[in-house]
Amino acid sequence: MASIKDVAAEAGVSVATVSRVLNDHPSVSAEARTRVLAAVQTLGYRPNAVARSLRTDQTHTLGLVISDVMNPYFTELARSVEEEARALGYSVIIGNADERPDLQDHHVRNLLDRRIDGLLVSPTDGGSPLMLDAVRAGTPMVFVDRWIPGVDVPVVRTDGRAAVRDLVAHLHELGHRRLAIIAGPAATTTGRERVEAFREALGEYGLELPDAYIGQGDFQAESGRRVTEGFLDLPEPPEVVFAADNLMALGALDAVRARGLRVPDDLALAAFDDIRWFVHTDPPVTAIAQPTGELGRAAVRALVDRIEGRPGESVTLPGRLVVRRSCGEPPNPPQSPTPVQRSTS
Amino acid sequence: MASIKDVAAEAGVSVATVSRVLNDHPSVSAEARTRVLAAVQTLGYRPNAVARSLRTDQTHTLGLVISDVMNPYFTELARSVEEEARALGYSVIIGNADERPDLQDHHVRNLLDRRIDGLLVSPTDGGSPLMLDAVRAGTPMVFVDRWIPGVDVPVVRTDGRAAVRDLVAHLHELGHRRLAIIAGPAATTTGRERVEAFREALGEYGLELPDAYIGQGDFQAESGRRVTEGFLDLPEPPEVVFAADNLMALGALDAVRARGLRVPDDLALAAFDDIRWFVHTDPPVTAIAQPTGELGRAAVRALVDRIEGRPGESVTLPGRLVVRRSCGEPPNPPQSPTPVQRSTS
DNA sequence: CAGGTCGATGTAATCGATTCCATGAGTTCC
DNA sequence: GGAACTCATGGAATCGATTACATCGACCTG
Repeated sequence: MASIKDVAAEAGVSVATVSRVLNDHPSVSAEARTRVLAAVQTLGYRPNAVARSLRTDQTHTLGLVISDVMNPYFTELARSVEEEARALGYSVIIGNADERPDLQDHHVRNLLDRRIDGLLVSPTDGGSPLMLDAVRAGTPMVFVDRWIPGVDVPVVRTDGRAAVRDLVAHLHELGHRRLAIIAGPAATTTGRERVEAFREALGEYGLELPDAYIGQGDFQAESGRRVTEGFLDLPEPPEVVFAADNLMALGALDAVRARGLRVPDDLALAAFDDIRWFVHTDPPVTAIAQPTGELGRAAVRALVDRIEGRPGESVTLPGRLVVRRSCGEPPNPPQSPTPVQRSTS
Repeated sequence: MASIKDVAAEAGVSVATVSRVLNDHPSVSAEARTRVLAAVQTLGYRPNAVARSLRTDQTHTLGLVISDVMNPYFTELARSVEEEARALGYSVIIGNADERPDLQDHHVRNLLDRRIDGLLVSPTDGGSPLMLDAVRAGTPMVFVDRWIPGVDVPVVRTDGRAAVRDLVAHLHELGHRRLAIIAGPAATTTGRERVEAFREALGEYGLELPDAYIGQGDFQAESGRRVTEGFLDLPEPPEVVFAADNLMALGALDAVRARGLRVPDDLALAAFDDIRWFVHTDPPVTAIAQPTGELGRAAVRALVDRIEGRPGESVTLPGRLVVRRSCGEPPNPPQSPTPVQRSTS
């Protein structure tokens, strides 16, 4: 592969001049410029990004460590992150932690070794020493979706509190009183917050959230299935389960189906995270939608701000309830959509 | 960030010795080794991968350019690629082409500039000059899923021919005679092959595939919707549509639903690519499953073989028909599964 | 016209690693 | 005891870029 020296030789100038042309430095004669450009053409020269990074100490690369690529929510997030980054002149390297702290550390270490300019993380746990060290060492970082309390890093996330309240109102209106939740890992902020928001909202209707109705999941489908089976085995099973993410909702659907039961008649279902497939499931699933694309873009902007020396602010966007049929038919069926009903199904 | 010089100073040895310890070269005294390791510890030193790559001319990184990350099939492929690569000591940088040749070129160029060791591509089109140049220049490359004819690069893919034949047999048995297909872009091998396989299979049953029953899609949901609406507007609409990928099937589902029609009664549906959501759609969708994980792993192995100087072989794996309910109830409902029926729904 | 400014260019240091080569100490063997 | 080796180590070149600094005309100005 041709290097800058070859171009210099071909054009009959020094490597410095070639470099100046390539980085369009003002002080280059038109003559030299055309000669260099011609040489670049004939040799098919492309600057070596590795060498450039070594010298300039910047890679124009962002690291993104997400909890689970197979989760459509994170896939969409990753996509919007890449788009915005590209628009700002950065590339993105994605690391998939698969909800495993050890894998998360592996990717963080790898990305740090590659000297990425900044890191976008959706932490799987309460924060490994490695990550905390990176923050302390001054690596530009931004948390997306989940975050680690007590760490001074901007957070870009959804506040689902209001939407959860809307959801509980909706469930209450449909006559449901025994509401259960499939929680995410307690080590994650989203795992804890969604339970808290749910409990609070229930409180507003004078309802309790007994321990038996809090199932411990791990954001994966299998755990949703397991927890739902536990619920169904209870002497007094819940009337509704609220899954704290879309994959656990899928698992819940599996469990109900495996027993030959039906949603919503035997058990109603709602989920955090709206994904396009929920429109087509049987029945379409009521869910809390996050402004995923906006989240990804905001996170990249905050990170790039940090990298380029600007403040870089936290952003919190509201979630939104999308009512479908998985919690029961609305009591007033044929009617124009109310503010709460923004279903696309 | 501490460099190898700092470590050398701290340990009281030369940088050469530090490097030798780190790459465990045999000729280092135990004494020196422990001193260096101690220094590495106290400084929290991590080798700079950028500098190392510049010197050794290898990045231990694979590039993966896929057609569309939001497509669950490719997401799963990407995941298995990353896993296998990690097992072999490589990282992966994913580029999402979004079915756009210009974006594909952008990513290929970017990856080449970063001097990745090898490239895994699922081409969006017939092959840009850029990609052909890269092959000619000797960049280790492997095609996954789709490929470019006439280019000497190993191909790892699914042969769906037999499964398509099974599908047509199934449809024929259910009494369907007017079968239509939503094709992928003609510029892709998978776009063409699936139509061909379908046509051939129809031929075996004495059925034709009229032009009106070949809808031109682009592997995105919206095109599936559009094409399906076209089919439904025909004076004599088809009884079945076979979508050449899962997203177009989703679009077809949308179109049918939007007209207040039902699957399979008004229009039956089958898809290429099986994804977990198909179990839960209304109705569950009959699909041709690809051995996606195995495909990703085989592709990585072939690529790493090439990189490390071994041959690197093409691999073709068979697809498999998974019968569900979207084409109609099997004529003999309560019966043990036949070889063709391997449904998980 | 001497001195200063400015624009174009080249030389060389530098980034952080790896690795060839030289050196010197310690062993082995005849 | 000296030649021949081995082993551990350090010095320095190298990878391919960027960039500070030096140089050298050409031009401007008083």
